[in-house]
Amino acid sequence: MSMDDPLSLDRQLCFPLYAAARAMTQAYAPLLSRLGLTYPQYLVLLVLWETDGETVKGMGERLYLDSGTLTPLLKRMEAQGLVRRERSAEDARSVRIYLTSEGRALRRKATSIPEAMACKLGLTLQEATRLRRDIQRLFEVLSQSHVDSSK
Amino acid sequence: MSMDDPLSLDRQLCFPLYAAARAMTQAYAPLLSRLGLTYPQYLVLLVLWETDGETVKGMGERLYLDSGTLTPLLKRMEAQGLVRRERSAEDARSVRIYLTSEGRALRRKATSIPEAMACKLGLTLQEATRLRRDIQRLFEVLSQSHVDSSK
DNA sequence: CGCAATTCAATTGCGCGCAATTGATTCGGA
DNA sequence: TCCGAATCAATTGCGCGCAATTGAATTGCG
Repeated sequence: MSMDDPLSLDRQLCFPLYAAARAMTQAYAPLLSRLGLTYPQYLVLLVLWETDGETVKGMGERLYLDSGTLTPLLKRMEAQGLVRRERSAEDARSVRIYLTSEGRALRRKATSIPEAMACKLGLTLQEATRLRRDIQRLFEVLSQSHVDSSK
Repeated sequence: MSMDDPLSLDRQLCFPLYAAARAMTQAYAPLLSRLGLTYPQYLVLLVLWETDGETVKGMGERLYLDSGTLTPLLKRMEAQGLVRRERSAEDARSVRIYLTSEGRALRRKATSIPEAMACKLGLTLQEATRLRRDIQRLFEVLSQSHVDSSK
């Protein structure tokens, strides 16, 4: 049970990552609740504001989420009037997600969020950039490791 | 919609953190499923292996989780025979969590996990240490920001 | 063309996370 | 001592995440 025990909570890399990710979501919550959004819903909008008409599959590849998560989430956003879900004409297996005018309008209200968060974090631009790069690198290593390498 | 748009997904610090945390959980999953554990259950055991008889409140302060999360989680672990939940004698409001012999025995099987993860990550010790420190710092900033500072 | 394999989204089931509330217990000031 | 405030775990309700399955549509191989 010594402090340099590999099973000590304080020595884990995983735990700060886990805690920080949840704290990040909570830091966004008050900003997003004003727009009636949850954090994953905000991520969906970030994608659609860049690529309107994205498919569910494409959305999943961008956000690393599957249809089991996205389908009900998108249905809730559709019920809120933010998006429209439409079977693709070219390929009836896929479903495309389109912003409604309300969903597009929300973008203007969201423009203040990044700077509000930057302020909360109190990191310099280069600190934030370096940290993002480091975490991205960590993610890339991790996202390799849990794929079935056979076949 | 340019690449230096503050609302571009690629410019967010939050998203890699969110994705990396989930990828980390998934990287642990195959190692933990052999022990019949989920990732948060593993964290609970890390605490108990250090401090057997911890209260629910204390557990929550260590893991930054509340009773709404911990109570059902601990009940599942009790049903698995890993822990015992017991109203405290000194203060009947609180509940103490004790390892069963099975819960203690699981520690031996878990000793290989940290090195298995270190291998998966492929980071040097100092890279991992620095990243952990950076993320901890990020967490500390974040955990301040969402507390009600009034009163 | 014909049909098996593949690709999609949707569904099911379950375990978190967390806000909000409830109810029991303890604390602390008058 | 009494009683209101505070503390604690449990509960309720809801939105993720994700593994596994289902069913429809498409692809591609013979």
